[in-house]
Amino acid sequence: MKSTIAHLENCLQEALKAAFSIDATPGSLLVPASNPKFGDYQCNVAMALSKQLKQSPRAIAEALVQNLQVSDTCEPPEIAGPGFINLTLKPAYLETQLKQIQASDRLGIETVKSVQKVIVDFSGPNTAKEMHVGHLRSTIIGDCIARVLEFQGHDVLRLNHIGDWGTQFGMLITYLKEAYPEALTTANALALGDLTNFYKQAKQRFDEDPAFQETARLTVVQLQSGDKETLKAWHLLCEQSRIAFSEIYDHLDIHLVERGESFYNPLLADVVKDLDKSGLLVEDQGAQCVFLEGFTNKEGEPLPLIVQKSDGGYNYATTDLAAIRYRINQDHADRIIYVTDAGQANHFTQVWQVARRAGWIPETVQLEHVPFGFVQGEDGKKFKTRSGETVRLKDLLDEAVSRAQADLEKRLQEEERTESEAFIHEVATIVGIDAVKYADLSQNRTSNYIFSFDRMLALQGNTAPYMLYAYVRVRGISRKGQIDFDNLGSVDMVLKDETEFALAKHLLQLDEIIDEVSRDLLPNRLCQYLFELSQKFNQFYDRCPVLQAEEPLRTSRLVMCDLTARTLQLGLSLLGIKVVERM
RNA sequence: GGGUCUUUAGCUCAGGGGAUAGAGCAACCGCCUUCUAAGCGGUCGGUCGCAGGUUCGAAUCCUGCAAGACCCGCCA
Repeated sequence: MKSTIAHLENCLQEALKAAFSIDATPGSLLVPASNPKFGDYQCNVAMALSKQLKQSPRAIAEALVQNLQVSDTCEPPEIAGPGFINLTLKPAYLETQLKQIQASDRLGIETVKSVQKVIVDFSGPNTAKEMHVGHLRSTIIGDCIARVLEFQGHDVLRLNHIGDWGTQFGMLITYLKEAYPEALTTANALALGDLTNFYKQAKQRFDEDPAFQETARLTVVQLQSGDKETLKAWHLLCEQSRIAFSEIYDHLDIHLVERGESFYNPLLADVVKDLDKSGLLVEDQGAQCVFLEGFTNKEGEPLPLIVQKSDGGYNYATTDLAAIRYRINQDHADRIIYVTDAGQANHFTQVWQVARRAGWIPETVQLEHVPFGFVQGEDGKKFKTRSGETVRLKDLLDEAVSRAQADLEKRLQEEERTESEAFIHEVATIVGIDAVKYADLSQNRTSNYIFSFDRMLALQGNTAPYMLYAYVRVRGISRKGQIDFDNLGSVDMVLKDETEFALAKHLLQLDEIIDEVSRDLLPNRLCQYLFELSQKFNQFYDRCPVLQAEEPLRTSRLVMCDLTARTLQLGLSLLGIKVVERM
């Protein structure tokens, strides 16, 4: 099914060509109307062309309208203000479109014509540390981006670039050798929580004791060169972490392919060698570097990107360079998306610059950093527990669920409803997790994010519970009227009330939104759309009786309900959010 | 010193060249004999950080300034 905006855009292009022999750049002619009273779409080119054509914008608009053939979809176009062309969709067109999406299991949204191999690199926790609130945004945003691209039909590889290699293991293994040697030889000798504590202590030793530092550095080199005993200890630590991570990923319903930094270890030497061959490599103070263009240090001197440290070890720039090469040459990626905090923007710019100068990035490959702001507490400072500790992701999710459960139980009591334990548990789990995800996704990711349980679990406003409730209302109609939405028979759509028109038009815009999200990688646009959909449905629900309506209105309204529910379910599923039938 | 990001209603945020700048929360006023009121309608609330510039048109683009956050040679 062709999207309405694409169709109208075509018509405008032809009109522009017929009237003025102008070829417009695609996608530039038409935008959704800024205000419903201006119709559904507006075209603003007449003003822009005024100078070039030496005619008044209104004259240009009139000539355009005369050549514009949209009578199949729109009411006669109207020219307003200085030269806006306003288009309003015909009811008959809306009714036909609704019937089409009703009959489609993808709600009329086609898969993309040119399938890309897309790598989404997200989550990326560190082995031997518990996942904490700092991993929340990458995990949730990355999953959403992957889901949207998958739905469009792209070939998506979700990579978990785990921090399972490097200096921290030198520290940790060195520390465990002296403090808790069993942990390095026996599986499950320690819980991950203990490891986190050991990690902190190891870090402290590292910062205080130069001798310890030296041993730790040596251990890293041993690890990177494949020393058996060190490697075994490392394997145990990784396995321990893996178990804890997968618990969280299961809880969040997120799937990733693990390919940690260690994966690229055998490829690191070649990165340095090839940089040397291409003449970019410079030795400076014993370290192998590439000096960057456009980056200077405090003294105004060129800044190096270090790819091999003076002790022979490699660092994360080397790993990222190896990863780029592997992803392009072995995975054949067309688009590589990195979902990390905004603080790493510099790092990626630098690494990509070096990769480009080395000639490793074909022009057809798109590298994108998807940055996001930090999670802050309600005081605007870094999000911490009351005792000042980093918040563990597990604790955060558990608290969301238990708060959701308390809300639900309170409401059940107030309404004198009784529900089974299983029901309460299931609803609370889904609502709690949904709330955490939605709160994060609904905000423009570039700014810092103030985390608040109270706000995300609020029963009204732009929250997960509000949207779940809109969905539940439809399911309520289905139960009450014993409606089988899959078998409504032949349907004649009848749009009467203004809330029905508003809802219908909104339902038909899902394709535009998904397109936009896949392009700009801003999940909050989809959240905004779904929130508005819920609002429009609730307005419709308030104004239009469904089950008591006379035919053919009744069936038509049932279709509107069904389409709303399916759109919500699909849209939310692209956010990684589950629905419930009752709540 | 260099770089990135942020600054819009009391609070949390949308909007990233187009018409009179929007939403949610908070506050206040209405609406349940009718599909779950976790809902709907309404009122109140703005010098879009400041100053210039580009444009027919700027919250949006450019330049400067201010405030805040983060990054900048051997952590990732």
